[in-house]
Amino acid sequence: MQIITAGRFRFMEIKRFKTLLKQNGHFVTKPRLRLFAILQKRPALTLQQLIKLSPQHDQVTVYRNIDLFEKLGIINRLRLGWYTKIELSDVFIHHHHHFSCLKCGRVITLPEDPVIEQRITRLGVNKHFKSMDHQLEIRGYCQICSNRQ
Amino acid sequence: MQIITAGRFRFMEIKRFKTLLKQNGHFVTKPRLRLFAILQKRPALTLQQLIKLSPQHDQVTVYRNIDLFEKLGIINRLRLGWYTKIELSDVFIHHHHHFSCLKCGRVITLPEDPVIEQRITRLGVNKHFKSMDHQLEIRGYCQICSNRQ
DNA sequence: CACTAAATTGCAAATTTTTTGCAATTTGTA
DNA sequence: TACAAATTGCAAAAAATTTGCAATTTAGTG
Repeated sequence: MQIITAGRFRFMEIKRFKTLLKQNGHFVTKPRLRLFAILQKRPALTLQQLIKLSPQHDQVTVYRNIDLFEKLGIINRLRLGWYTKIELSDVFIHHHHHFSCLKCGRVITLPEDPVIEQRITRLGVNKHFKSMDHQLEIRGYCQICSNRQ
Repeated sequence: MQIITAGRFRFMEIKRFKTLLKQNGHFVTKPRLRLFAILQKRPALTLQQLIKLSPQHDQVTVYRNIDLFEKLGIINRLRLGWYTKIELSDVFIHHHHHFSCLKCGRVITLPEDPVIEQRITRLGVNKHFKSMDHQLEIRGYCQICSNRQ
């Protein structure tokens, strides 16, 4: 049996991306497709990195589309280490967690943990709120920074 | 038996705060004490809210001290809902998690969960990194926004 | 309590980031 | 292909953050 992991079938994700835009009354434009492609290739980027990687478009176009992507749940913005970073949401990449180094800011992607997942699912069933997704960040010192003292 | 919760013995926390500053070669100043007092009273604030709550000081003083507090591990900056917010770290307040509403941005503080805590502790023991703390954000829809559909 | 060195603050100004308005262009649909 | 609506790019405005420096405050010390 073959497990279909995110990244293996990117054309499927693009289809989903397009559908999401259309279903909400938005156009599928070149800038949007390019931004999505960049996000698929990179783990987690700052807005400024994303702008530098999109010299074809005006900054404003990046700002507006990232805002739109966030509203549609296509991306998440996370404070990881020292910066706020942008990452595709679980709809497009395999759910995971993060480690960030307090000293150097390095970010490591961690696989999801079944025990935690199950527990969070249970917590999300209550009368105060309805849980849709979640994220976990573990902070500490990476191997390199640990060795350096 | 009485459980000592954060907020009950604030004078103890101020002492710890002062010690942290001094141990790292910084002065205990009026602006720093006021900022710390504001953070003790409020759950999670944006930088701009903090600036508005500190009319006695120049903006710049707030910026610089929040940067310092972050370096010293006194505060954390979290992306909660739509904004990056500032919150005292576990050193000063009882460890907890957050729920944020995708629709209205409301943030609800959740008590820590023993199962999750234990599991994260275990995950943090490995050769790639050394875990110091962590944070969990659950996202979804709050009661009010759920009812409004 | 006064004095000194070093750190911190406040102010002005520079820089960077983000938002806004509008005409020109692109997209979806018939 | 043509039309209506959404989107883009540009210019400019507004907001947020950083920097340099003189004046003030702090932690010691006598």
